[in-house]
Amino acid sequence: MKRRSVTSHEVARLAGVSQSAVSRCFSPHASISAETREKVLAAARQLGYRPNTIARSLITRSSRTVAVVVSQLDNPFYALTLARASRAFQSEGYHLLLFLVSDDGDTTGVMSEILQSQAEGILMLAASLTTPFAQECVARSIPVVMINRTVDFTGVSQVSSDNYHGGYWAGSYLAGQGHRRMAFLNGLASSSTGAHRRQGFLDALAAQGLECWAEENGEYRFDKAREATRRLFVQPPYPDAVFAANDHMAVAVIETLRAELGLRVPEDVSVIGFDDTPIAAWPSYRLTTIRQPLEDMVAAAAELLLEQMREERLSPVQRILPVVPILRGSVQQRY
Amino acid sequence: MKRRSVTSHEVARLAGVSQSAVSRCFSPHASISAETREKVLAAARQLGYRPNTIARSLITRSSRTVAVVVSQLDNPFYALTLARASRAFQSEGYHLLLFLVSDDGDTTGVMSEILQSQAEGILMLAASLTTPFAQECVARSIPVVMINRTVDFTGVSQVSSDNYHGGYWAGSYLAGQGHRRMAFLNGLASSSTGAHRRQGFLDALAAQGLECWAEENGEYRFDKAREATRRLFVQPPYPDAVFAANDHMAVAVIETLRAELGLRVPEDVSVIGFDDTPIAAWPSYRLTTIRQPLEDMVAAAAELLLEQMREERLSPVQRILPVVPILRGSVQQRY
DNA sequence: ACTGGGATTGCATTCGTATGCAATCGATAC
DNA sequence: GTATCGATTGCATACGAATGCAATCCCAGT
Repeated sequence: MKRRSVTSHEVARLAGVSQSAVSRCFSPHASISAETREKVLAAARQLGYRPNTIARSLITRSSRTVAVVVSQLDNPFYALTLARASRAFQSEGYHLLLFLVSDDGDTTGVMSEILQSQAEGILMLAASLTTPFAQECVARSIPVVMINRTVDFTGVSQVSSDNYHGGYWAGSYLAGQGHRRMAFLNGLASSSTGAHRRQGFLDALAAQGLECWAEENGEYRFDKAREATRRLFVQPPYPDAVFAANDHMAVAVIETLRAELGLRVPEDVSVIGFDDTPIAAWPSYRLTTIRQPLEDMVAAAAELLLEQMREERLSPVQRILPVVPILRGSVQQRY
Repeated sequence: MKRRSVTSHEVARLAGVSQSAVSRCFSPHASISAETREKVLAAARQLGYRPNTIARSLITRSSRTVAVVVSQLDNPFYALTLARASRAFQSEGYHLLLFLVSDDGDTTGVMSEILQSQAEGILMLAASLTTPFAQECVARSIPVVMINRTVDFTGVSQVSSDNYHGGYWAGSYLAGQGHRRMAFLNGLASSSTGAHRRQGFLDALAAQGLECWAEENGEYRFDKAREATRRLFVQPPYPDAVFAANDHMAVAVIETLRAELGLRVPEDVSVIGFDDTPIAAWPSYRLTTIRQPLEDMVAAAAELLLEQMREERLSPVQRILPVVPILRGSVQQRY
């Protein structure tokens, strides 16, 4: 027996005023006398009335909702990002519609749902957007901000850290520390993030006259990264350093080297990660990594999206935030 | 320049049919001829029409939305739970409205927003509900399912694992392995989960004529757990075992013991966790823990909520799923 | 007492879609 | 050719709240 919810009409009748008066009581800037407000609020309390957001959205044509698309929630970096984003939008009075997608693809169904849902903005975390959908968003003037993923289309805003220079730093640092057999453990082939980190890394090595010793793909997943590590270390000569495209995989590398290969980090193999997740700081790993300015990225993305939703900013922007290397103990100099 | 979205009227005009016909094209069981459908779909495609979910919700009085309230997204267990839950509801055509709350409280504002949002169901992950709100949900017949948290009110459904027996197992196991100075590291004081684990643990010890050697609180947070560990180990005689209320804290204990106290796990101190998060299986920890049947819990919660939303089930239920001890290497027998 | 003007208030309409009902269409059966 | 029945279709209305506009109220100023 679904009971009909209390409507403003019922409150109005009980309070002896018009429905408009009730509505005005719940709008911030409406003109209403203290006396009427009292009566209405009393009636509302008595009936347990709450304005119906859906009806309100329909008439005001604003849902005050943003859709968040995220993959890889098992990666602590994105779990944290989501948490931050949630706070940012909640505090601005927006609701978050959450959509999880699998790493690789088929965002079609999801994007279609988002478009129907009347979300006013879309935040993409580590998830890509197909060009047709990006175009459709632009056509409907629904702002989109992508964090840490790129789309080959200029219509959407993008916030990311400086993946290229992060990778470059990793390459020059390892080279400078005397490593000669550096391996790269990439994430998804489809991720622009990984591609940029890789390119920076390779360029840095090339600048030193070095080449990448080996490359594998761990799909940003722990278990895949472990498998990839085994492939990287099938037979000597082993790599003397591994640069993993994120911390999650870097930790997998360390665990695998220690437990299965009997190799020490950093004595036998140096490891560098990317992200600076909380785990990187744990004493067991002391992972040297490249910090993405999580707070700033989320703040920038939220701010951008809010601006665009408020139509203060019309043109999409691409913001690349600087990355900072965090030197801990997972790299050791070679002689 | 927010452009008005395409409406069913416009599609109707272009297709030369009535608005009703358009509507019927997008409703599954409506009666519509193939010919008309063709025309309408063509027009819709041409205009980029998508039914407006908000208007649809208003008229059908069903939002097909469930609100998920979660705290502790930084705990991988809950990140995973959220991911699973998302899949479960997405596949049933429901949208998820995400609300993050801080561990301790002030769910008031959030609950109030949920009630206004016309969500058809509420899923609470590791977050508590105040009794007045529980009552209000019941009064509005909005089903609520709580995972891993309890409210002192019979109106809402609850799914949890058998925390008491999990704790009991930890107690008897440690006692049986010859430990004599067991410490308990609790989570939030306000969490029923922790309370049950604690009670089971204490009862098991009591059954062996033992008492808990020391107790601390780590609020389910990594850094708090580290601090708590230091307090637990200020001076000898040290505890010879620690039972932590979840894996997240158990790992913090291990890290702290190894890095700061120079103690080995399990040789000097045994550690037991709770949850069986992926990290527990990492070679560095090999954490003996108590597995919560994550999949089953989410499945049960989703199923329960769906049943109640479909009004197939009216009375709330309380479901306690069995827990299974996972023996790894973080406990060693004492003599 | 009367007027002016600002503050409230109510009326009526609007948002975009679903749906009961009646009208219409088409085809089959006689 | 006509009656009949089922399948389509359009009309009109409803969902619940916000808001432009006009009506009303109240009080101050003269």
